[in-house]
Amino acid sequence: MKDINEKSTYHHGDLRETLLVVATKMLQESGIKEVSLRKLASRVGVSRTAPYHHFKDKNALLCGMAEKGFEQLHQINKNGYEDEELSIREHFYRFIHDYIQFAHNNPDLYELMFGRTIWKDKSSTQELRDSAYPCFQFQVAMTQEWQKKGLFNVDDNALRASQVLWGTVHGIAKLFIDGIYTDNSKIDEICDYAVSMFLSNSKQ
Amino acid sequence: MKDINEKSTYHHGDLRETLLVVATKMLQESGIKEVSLRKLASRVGVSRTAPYHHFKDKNALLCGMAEKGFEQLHQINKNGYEDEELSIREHFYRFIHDYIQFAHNNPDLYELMFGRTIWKDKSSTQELRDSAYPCFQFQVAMTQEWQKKGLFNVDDNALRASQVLWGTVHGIAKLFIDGIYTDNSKIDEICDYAVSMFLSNSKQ
DNA sequence: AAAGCAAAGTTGACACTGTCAAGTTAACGT
DNA sequence: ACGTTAACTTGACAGTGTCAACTTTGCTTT
Repeated sequence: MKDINEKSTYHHGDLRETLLVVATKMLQESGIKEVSLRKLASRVGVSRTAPYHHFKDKNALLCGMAEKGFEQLHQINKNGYEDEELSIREHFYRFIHDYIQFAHNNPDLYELMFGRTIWKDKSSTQELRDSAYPCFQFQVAMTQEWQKKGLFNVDDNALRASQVLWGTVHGIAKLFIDGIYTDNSKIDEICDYAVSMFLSNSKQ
Repeated sequence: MKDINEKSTYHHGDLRETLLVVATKMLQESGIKEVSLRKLASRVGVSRTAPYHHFKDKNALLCGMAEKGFEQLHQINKNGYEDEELSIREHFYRFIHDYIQFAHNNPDLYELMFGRTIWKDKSSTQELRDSAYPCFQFQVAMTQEWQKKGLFNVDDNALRASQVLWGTVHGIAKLFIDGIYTDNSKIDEICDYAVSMFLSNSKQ
């Protein structure tokens, strides 16, 4: 491992990681449209094609960025779930709220994580899937737990329930992110209302 | 108006409409990534920059395509709502089902209609908004009607209810379209389950 | 009917993109 | 100390959206 502080002239030392960090920064600063391999390379101070020695193509770079996003999101879900001071209903609210808040705080990253760019046409890398699937499964597990405890008054099918729930948070998040729901100050209200629609006759 | 069957050498006659039709066809055939102005122009048999006399830029063309999509979707919603043989619960189911089916049948068009490409950064044209807003409002009106008739057991706030409902159908549709939910044969089951989650204690 | 003007369509050009091929540099294991 | 190989570079190509300047056509006005 090379000293990070020492600027090497030819070999960069940790280019792969640097590319991911800087690309993500560019994404957050100016949106996906401004993330080009050439701009990225130039900003990192390396030639146009240097990234190709660390990522097969642009798609692989994007997958790498999304990967880190899924780790973050997974962690957020875990934190909420493991908070022992909350009631089940509060856990449920927190999941919805935290999820949509994450999307709202990282709109372009969220867009990337769930966009067809990296998922459609089998273009997702193995590493991306390895990072995303546990995140998905955790949501199913949470739903299963809630359902077991009687939070929803429906047939006991955790997979279906979680697919609908995830659809709801994903949809609301997207409608905000994409600029169709425009009044950001109403996010909390909408989360609240979603909770009451799902739990209107819950035993909890 | 020029005879449509007669091929004119210089002036096309109805280029704007032709561009919209052919571009939409390209979209359905090979996805948004394959829709370029140059390919489109060449396929229509016209020079690269001819489209600029009918659309300010590529974004305006995309808005024009989305516009037609909203008219279709609006019509589908209307048809379902005006079917007098259905109970309220059936109306609700049909809305969810038809909506997701539309998205599933026209994945790339749906993606375009609701994607940030045409909505974010104030890039939507006035005509697009004129076509989309009535479609949105119709959904709010439907929800209001359902709520008035006691379909949901929550506070009487049609806007919030419709935002959550739309979020749900939009989210489920997107998760299928973008290749994250992959088993298309389960669409109907998920729609069913969504209905029961919302109506589990409804009076209807 | 002739003139003229605006709309519609053209070619050339520019800056930008992702990616390949071929060459160069430097680091590391034998 | 040497040679292999990974990391990095430059040159090149095909493709993109869009602008400016030019040509053709059709319609309106005199």
